[in-house]
Amino acid sequence: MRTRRRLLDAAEEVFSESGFHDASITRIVERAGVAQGTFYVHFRSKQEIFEQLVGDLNSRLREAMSKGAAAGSGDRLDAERRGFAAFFEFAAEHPALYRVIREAEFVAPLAMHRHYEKIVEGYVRGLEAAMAADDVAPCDPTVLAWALIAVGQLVGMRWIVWDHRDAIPSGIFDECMVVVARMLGRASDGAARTSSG
Amino acid sequence: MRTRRRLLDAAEEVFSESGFHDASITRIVERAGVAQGTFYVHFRSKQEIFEQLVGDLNSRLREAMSKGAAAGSGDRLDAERRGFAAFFEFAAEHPALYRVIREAEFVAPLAMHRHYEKIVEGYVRGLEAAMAADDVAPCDPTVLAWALIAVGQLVGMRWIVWDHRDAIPSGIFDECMVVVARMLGRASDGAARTSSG
Amino acid sequence: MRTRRRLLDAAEEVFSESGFHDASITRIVERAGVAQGTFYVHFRSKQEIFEQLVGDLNSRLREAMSKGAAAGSGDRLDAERRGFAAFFEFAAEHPALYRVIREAEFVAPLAMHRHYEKIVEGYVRGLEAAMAADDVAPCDPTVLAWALIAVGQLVGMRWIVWDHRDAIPSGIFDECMVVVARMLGRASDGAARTSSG
Amino acid sequence: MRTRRRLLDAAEEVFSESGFHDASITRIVERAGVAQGTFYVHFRSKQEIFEQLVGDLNSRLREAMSKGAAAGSGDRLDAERRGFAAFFEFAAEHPALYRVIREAEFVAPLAMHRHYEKIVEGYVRGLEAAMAADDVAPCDPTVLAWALIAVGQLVGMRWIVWDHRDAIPSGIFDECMVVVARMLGRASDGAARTSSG
DNA sequence: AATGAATGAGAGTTCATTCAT
DNA sequence: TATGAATGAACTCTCATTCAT
Repeated sequence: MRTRRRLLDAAEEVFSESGFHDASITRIVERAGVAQGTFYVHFRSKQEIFEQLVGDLNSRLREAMSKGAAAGSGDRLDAERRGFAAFFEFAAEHPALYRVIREAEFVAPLAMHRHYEKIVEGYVRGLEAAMAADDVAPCDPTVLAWALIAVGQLVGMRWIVWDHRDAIPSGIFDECMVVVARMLGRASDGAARTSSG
Repeated sequence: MRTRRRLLDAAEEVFSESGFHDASITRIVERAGVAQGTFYVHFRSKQEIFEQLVGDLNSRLREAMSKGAAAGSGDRLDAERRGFAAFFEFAAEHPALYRVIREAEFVAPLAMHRHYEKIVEGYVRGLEAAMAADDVAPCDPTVLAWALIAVGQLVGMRWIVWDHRDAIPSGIFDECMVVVARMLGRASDGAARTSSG
Repeated sequence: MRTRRRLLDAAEEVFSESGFHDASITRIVERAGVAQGTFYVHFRSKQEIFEQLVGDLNSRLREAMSKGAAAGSGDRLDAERRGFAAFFEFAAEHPALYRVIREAEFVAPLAMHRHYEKIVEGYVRGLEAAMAADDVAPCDPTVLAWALIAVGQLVGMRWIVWDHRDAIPSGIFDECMVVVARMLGRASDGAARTSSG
Repeated sequence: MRTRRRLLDAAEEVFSESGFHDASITRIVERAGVAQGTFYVHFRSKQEIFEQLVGDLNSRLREAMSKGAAAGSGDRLDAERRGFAAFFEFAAEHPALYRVIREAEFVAPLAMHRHYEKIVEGYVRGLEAAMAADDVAPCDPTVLAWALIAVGQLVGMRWIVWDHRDAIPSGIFDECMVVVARMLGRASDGAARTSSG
């Protein structure tokens, strides 16, 4: 199983550097220091190792985010803030991997669909609880979950990946949270923050 | 210029069917009914015709959206509703092209960056006017613009491209508008709509 | 005829820069500032313009050399010295063209054969006269002519083209003349020069 | 290693027939009876296999010549005669390969430069020894070495390659040796031979 | 489990040349 | 005479994949 691990690590590097299509198995095995044929002992195809890898990355991302989100009080807005912060941090630390994950939407849409469903499922449960606790204004929690994910993703893409920054500028983060507060139906938080900012 | 047009049309079809990487110039020229070498009379590379095409598609998309948005009263939420509707309509009518545009984020990030900046610029002006008119609660208009775009994009991806639907389900659309209303800082619209729905 | 001249000039530049095979008609017509098709109004093929050009270059080279050779007294060794000097000067001033001429041995061997025959013919007449005048020791003048040409060519190749010098080092030239003196059967000249050098 | 050898042999044939530029990897692999991709398992490019091949040819040529030269007495003129004879023999047996070697001056000048340096180095040592033994009149041995090589090369080109002969006519060879004798500063040998011829 | 030589289809691209205008 | 769009064959090279060892 040592070899398998080395192949996955090498693949992570190569996919990060070049994206799915420009990565080649030749470069992966070179990086892993194994022979060409060895690859096919462990994986059936480039697609397979990619999906495996994206699955791993998604797990790591989810773990990082839920660790962040879990760390605090019961206030939903705070939970979102921590979740977004954790997400942005991951993206900032691994911008290349983040690109790979996003690219997977096109290369392995089914795998990504499953990944999103898993995220949204947890998200929805949290939002429903928060709505029951009057912490979030009632609305369709699934749509709200997708909307929140969307905001995190494009803002991450915009300010981290495209701007090559190593973190979201804190002003942008704050303004992002204003919008998030509004999305939760807590206009007062959003308004207050902005008027005082 | 006839040939150039035919190549662009063929490229649109082929890229739609296969995405950038699995599209081949050979298939484009076959589709266009011209010789292999003719391609290079008009374009320097696959990348070049792709960027050209994505530019065209983006123009069409922007045009479709602004036509939609322009059609009504001065209320910002209505404007957003029309804009989202127009966007979803475009995505639903050309799901494959919509995928191509999104794929361009990875294949031609610079071109897409320019495209987004152009969209955001217009968006920001509209939001600033709406804020001045007390139609939108004050906040950073750039972040809000990106957030709104993000919501539209991922919802479109989720319910149209991945679900292979020919339109956003109207319930989803309504709920999406609830969230959008909140994002504009008009919680009452959002709340009212949901409580009555 | 203006266009034809411009094509030849452009071809001279392009062949000099890239050699025969890597030169392309496309680059020649671009350089000449005329359309692709115009080329074929004046020349039948790349080969044809190349041979034409090499013919011109050979004429220029012969002219430069005979001008040098003619300039002096009746002593054969002096004539050779002037001829070699003129040849090396041409090579040093147009090293790229000199390479083109040499390359023509492989690209257009027939043309070069004719060129060499023309040179050798004149050379032989001169050597025969010098032998008659007891200025050159008797031997087969044709073989001697080829041998002398060979020495000039390879020395030029070695010290000018490969070394990127802008002239033959004068010491080398002198030593070269020692050898040439011997080839003319004037060992005393050669020996004397060396022992005093 | 079997395949590699077959590729080199095939390349030798194809380059001989067509020269570097008109040879194609496609023809080489067809001749070798291997698949297109196999070529790139063993060589990085056409240039690489060519340089490799020219290196081999040069080795063979040097070997043939030194074998010839070594076979006899200590007299330098005899040594030259045997060296020239061996060289002409090689050229006559493999005129196409000889053309390839000469073409390499333009296609792979660096490789040829190294090759010539190696030859000249050995040549110079021999000439110095001969000068010390009063067998060759003193002069710059490097220049003399290049000059002797030059004579062999162009005479070989003239009478074998261009004339498609299968040997240097013996009269020409003898006259060539007259000139060589003179180059060694042994005018008497040269003169004697001619006057008696 | 690991190797690595061999495969062969197919990619993007270049180019000398033609021809209707 | 000059144009320049169109041609299509040929090229080098890459790659995921197979298989005998």
